[in-house]
Amino acid sequence: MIQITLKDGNRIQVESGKTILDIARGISEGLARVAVAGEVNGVVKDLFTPVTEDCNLNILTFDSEGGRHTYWHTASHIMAQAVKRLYPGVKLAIGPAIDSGFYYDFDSEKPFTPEDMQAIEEEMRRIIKEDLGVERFTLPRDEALELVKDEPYKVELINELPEDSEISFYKQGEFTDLCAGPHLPSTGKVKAFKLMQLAGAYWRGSEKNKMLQRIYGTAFPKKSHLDEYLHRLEEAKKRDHRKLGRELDLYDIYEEGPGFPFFLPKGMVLRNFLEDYWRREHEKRGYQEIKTPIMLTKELWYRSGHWDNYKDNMYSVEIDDAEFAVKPMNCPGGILVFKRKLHSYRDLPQRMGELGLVHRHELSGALHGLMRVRCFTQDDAHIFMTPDQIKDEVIGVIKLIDEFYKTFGFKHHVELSTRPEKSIGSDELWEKSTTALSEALQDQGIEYKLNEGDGAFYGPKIDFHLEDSIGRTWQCGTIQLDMNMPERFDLNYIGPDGEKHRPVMIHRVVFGSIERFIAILTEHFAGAFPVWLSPVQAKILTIVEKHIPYAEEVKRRLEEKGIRVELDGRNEKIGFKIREAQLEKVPYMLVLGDKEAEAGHVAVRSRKEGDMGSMPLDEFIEKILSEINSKAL
RNA sequence: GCCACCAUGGCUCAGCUGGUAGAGCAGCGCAUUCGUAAUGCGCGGGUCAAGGGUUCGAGUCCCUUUGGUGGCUCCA
Repeated sequence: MIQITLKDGNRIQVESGKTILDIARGISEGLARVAVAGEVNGVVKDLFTPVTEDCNLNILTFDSEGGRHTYWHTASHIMAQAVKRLYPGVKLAIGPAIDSGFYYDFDSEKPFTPEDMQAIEEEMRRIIKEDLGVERFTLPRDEALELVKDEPYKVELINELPEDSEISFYKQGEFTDLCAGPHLPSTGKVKAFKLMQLAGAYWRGSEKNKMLQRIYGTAFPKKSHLDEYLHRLEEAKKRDHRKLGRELDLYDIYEEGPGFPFFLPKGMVLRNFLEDYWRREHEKRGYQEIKTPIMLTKELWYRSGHWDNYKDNMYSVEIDDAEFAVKPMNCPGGILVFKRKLHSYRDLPQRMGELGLVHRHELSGALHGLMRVRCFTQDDAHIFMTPDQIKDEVIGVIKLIDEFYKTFGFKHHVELSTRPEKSIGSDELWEKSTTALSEALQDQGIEYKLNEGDGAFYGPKIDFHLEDSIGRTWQCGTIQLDMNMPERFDLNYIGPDGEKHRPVMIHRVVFGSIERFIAILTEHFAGAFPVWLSPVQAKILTIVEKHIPYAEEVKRRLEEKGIRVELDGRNEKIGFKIREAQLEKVPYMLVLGDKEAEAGHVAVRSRKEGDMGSMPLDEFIEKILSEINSKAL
């Protein structure tokens, strides 16, 4: 007998050699039915794994991440099996579970068509119906290689496994795949699934390799869960900033400027208030503001290292006989400003902000609404400082970013990126900079993900990622520590010893790109922005024409207080005007008729809560102003 | 840039196996003066993304280009 400690701390005795599924059944039939995998001492295992020694055991269902991944992984194998049955010549690459389902990469002579997808789905249904048992086995390397000799990608994978690693396979019916597992005990366990999309993907994610065909899918234990998931995706699409931006007349992108967005009057209101907020908050924190040119000579970009490391993304032009490049970053301009004068250590840190418009030639396939564009405004700042000021300055920026995101109610996650292949500077400087950043993060008790080799070419960085409506994350804020540019541009300051010293610089953005931030903002609020940012904060709706004079009076009173207000005095029914204002997502509608005109009242309707009844105009003004001033969400 | 898919009036979309463009919303006009999510009637609007080809005939088939969508790569 062995002793099993369950998740709730209970201990049970079972016969050695019982499988996880057996143990689950011993606990309850219901649990056994929904069990998809087991976590033994923290490692996710197949349900059919025999347990032979004392351990902690957690029975996983689809509701846990480990359970879901097991479920999806098996779904992915079922898909691969279906593809193999229908197209025996297709070679298999890899097929993991991901956050929202699974995919499998195939190397196929002929690209898959939507009709093929249907055929694959049908075959998958058949495999599920066959309810094939899944078995796991391991092989020594030479036998493993022999088994997969017709699958070149699998051969490559096996050859790259470390010497001592166990090479495991999973077999269901006639289909066997190299796989670490775990898996469901049989194909019949997969209930509702759907193949979602077809995409190209490079083998091992490198554009130097062959492009494979990737099929994405998802699966759920119940049809209703799948339907719910698909419904959620539909709902999320309604919040797409590209759709809302056009509908609400905020911004748009035309064919005439791929990747170059236009901001419309209402979008500009939003944008200007964001920038005002930004300026005020930066001023409070000792930042100065500058504006540097969009184009500078190529010489400068050679010196900064941008030309060598970033030229694929840069636009350049010839003016007279000189060559210029359009700035893809603001730093060289900022550096020239710093260099204008000799600096004392007493003047440091120097924090210099710039809302700088940069242009980057992004690959056409990468463009995505306002999220990924070819020109955008960075809410940039460069901080020049002494080495012993690094930590405080980095922490200051972390706090600033945190406060900004809180203002909008955004949740975010943090990543630390280290030295990339293409980069400048010595290992020592990189080491020092990277350590400084991770220390600042630890000091603030911030959890972060390490992103090896993903830093800027001049230094490591801390990135802040925000989510869009369908859960994709986008980098917004970033803090980059740079000891290289000061070297290249021979920046210096005079220390207390009267000697020249090399300053360190931080490149940082809070919004990241104003455009991208506005896109996230649009999706986050589904276009219903907080009052302080709403392009129109209140809309006055008259019942009939004779109320227009009072309406104009109300409008003037609101405008005097700086409230952005519109008047709808059209000869339309009130229901119609309300409907329009609601669709425009105006926070407050003021309905004005006889009663209001006589009493000097306004009948307030909020887009969130509906009819709020009549109140004196002054009371409404007070209410909306307090919401605006507190930046209420 | 690569892979797949898509492109019809301002917007959302019909248009079967090729036979000379259709709806709703929006817009405009007229009537209606009406209290919390669509008043009625009428009118105008499309070289079917662009270019080329097949055909007696192409929105529908083929090729090229442009733009978009979802991925891959890359990135704020």
